[in-house]
Formats: sequence, C-alpha cells, structure tokens
Amino acid sequence: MIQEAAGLDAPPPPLVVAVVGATATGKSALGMALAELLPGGGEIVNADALQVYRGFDLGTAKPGASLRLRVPHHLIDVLDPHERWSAGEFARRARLAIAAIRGRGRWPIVVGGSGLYLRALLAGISPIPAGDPEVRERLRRRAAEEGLPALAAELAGLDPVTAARLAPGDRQRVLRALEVALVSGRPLSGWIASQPFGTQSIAAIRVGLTLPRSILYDRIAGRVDRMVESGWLEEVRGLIERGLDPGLPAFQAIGYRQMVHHVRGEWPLARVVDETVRATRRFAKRQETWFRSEPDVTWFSAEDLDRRIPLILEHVQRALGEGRE
RNA sequence: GGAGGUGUGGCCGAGUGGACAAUGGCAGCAGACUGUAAAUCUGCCGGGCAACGCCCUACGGAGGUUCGAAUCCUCCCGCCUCCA
Repeated sequence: MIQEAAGLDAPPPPLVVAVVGATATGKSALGMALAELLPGGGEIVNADALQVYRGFDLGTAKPGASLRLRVPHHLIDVLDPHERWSAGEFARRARLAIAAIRGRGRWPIVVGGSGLYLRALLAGISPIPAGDPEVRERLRRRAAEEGLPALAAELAGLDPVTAARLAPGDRQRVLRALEVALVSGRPLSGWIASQPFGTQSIAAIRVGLTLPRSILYDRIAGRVDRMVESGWLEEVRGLIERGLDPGLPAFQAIGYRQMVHHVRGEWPLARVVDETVRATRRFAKRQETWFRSEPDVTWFSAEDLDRRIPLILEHVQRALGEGRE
C-alpha cells in the first residue's frame, strides 16, 4: 500500500505484537502463549477498557494471578473504580509500557478488545486537551432539561463539521464535541484535523482471532455461566458493600450493571445471566465490525486454538524477524 | 356440562371494516465510531422481482357478509379463567 509506494522509506519494523478480536475468542490465551514462546520472551500490555479496574475481576475475565506471575501484565489493575480512563490516557501509558518492555529486550504484546484504544495506541490520537468535569456535568443537565436537539443545534454553531458528521441522537458524542469546543475554545474537528489518526503510528504485527457467530455466542453463554459459578455474584456484592456507587465508570462493564440489579434484589439471577449474555453478544458483534475494517490484521480461526498456536507463532515470528534485520 | 376470555410475523405485544406486510419491544443481521468505547449511535428485518413500483404469501382453520376484513358473522380447533 502507501508504504510500498514510498519505496525510499522501508516499512518500519514491527515493534509490537497486537492481538485483537471479539471477546471470548481466546485473545488472552494467545497473548500468554506468544509471550512465553517468542524468543526473548514477551510481556502483555492490556488494551481492555475495564480490566484496568481493581476489584473487577471475574466479570471482566481478567487474567488470574498465576498467569500474571508467569508473564508480566501491564495496565491491569491500575485504577480504582471511581477513576476515569480513556483512549488517550491508555495510549499514553501503553507507549510508556511498550518502551519499558523493549528496554528489557522483550516483546510487547498488546492484547485487547477495545478497538478505539488499539487505534489510539497504534495510530495515534489527536492531542485534545483534557475535558472539564464541571462543564460535562452542566451539559448533561442541560441535555436533560432542554433536550438533546437544542444542544445539537448549539454544536452546529460551534463546530459545524462535527455536527454534520454525528447522528443527532448520538448523545454521548454530541455532548463530548460540545465539551471540547467549550473548554478548549477550538472545535473538535479542528483538533482532529491538526493530528488525525495515523500520524503517530507504531509498527505492529496484528493478529486477529475469529469464530463463527454461533460458536462465539455459545462460548459467551458458557463463559457467563462459569463466571457465576466461580463467585462473581459475591465479588459484585462485595463491591457494593464497600459502598461503591453503581454509577461509577467501572460499573459500565457488561455484567456488572446487570448484577447490581440482583444484588439489590430486583432481578433473579437467571435474568442477570440472560441479559449479560445478550449484551456480551451485541458487544462481540460490534468488536467484529470494528476489527473487520482495521487494516493489516491477519486473521486466524480461534477454533481449537491450542493446536493453531504454532502456526500463529510462526507467522508472528516471521514478521518480527523481518523487522529485526 | 355452563359462562366468559383468548389465538397476530422467530418471541413478546399493539391494532377492532379501507391510509396494514400490519405501531412498539426483544432476538437476528449490517454499519458508524478521535479521550465514558464492555460506551454511544444508525440502518435492515415475510418472500420474490426487470424493485422509489409491482406480484405472491400472511393475523389459529374453514366458510360467509362487504366494492374492501387481522378487524363483522357462522362453524370448527387450541389455550386460559370462573361456575359445576
């Protein structure tokens, strides 16, 4: 593609391995295998938006202590549930982690299902200044009182480019764009224009795991059942008893929101399981859509993953080897 | 046995003479995505086609009334409730 056309500039050697794909396809397992099998060894950089939260373990399918003992994991358990995480913050810290890992002569293996996070890390993200919680809160209140259309109209005045791009019903993005324009004095579209995706790219060898929908859906159901069996309810109950507000960012995690209803006695457990499975399926579908359009991913079937690992390893090694010369 | 109710698209559930291939929700499928992203949002969703329009099939079944029925009538079948 473009890189080849340039000719003079050889494509930069891959510096990191990225494992992508929908939830429950086995990304973590593959990441572990690569970390242990690649010559020189590797360390995992978690690119998952919810596994960063301490105390949210079972429901986020967080790698357990024994795995983390075998292979260092980064950006897991780095936040308290009330702290706010973001794609930009992730990209910044992941770059630090990657540099440190490479400094140790090991391979950074980025594993995660949050598409935007991966893109922010590997392709760069516009350096938009931090938002303002107060402004955000005010906007949220106005949206409730005046209605979203009023705010969308205001955005059309401040940032017509973004306003035209967004669906008028996209509450979250309309509010965010307004917040950026209001706080920074510059429209979001302006920030993006000055540094779009792709201007800070990190060379990565990307492997994707995929499964036929029906198998994936079965796996999701099985996984949710296992979460419950392994004491997930107790975990959530503990979080609530600690006094954590279910409105916190960490409770955005699929399953936690649902489980809170059961802890409060509003839903039977069966409904929690049901709705969690359903929400996870929709999530998996969205991930597939995202990664499908992600460039340069080499896809592997996640069926019988153990048996395919040698093949994937070989593929990754070849790409990294080329980069080493 | 008597009285009443009910049967709608994969599911739930509106619709009670034309504007109905049938509101809405769920499930499903497709897509978008620049700092909440496991979030947020959009589109499709009986079938067929030379397809901005046409045809076929369809509101438990069979008949009937009507220019016209998911909607009214008759009979039949299933389910539910109450009385016995």
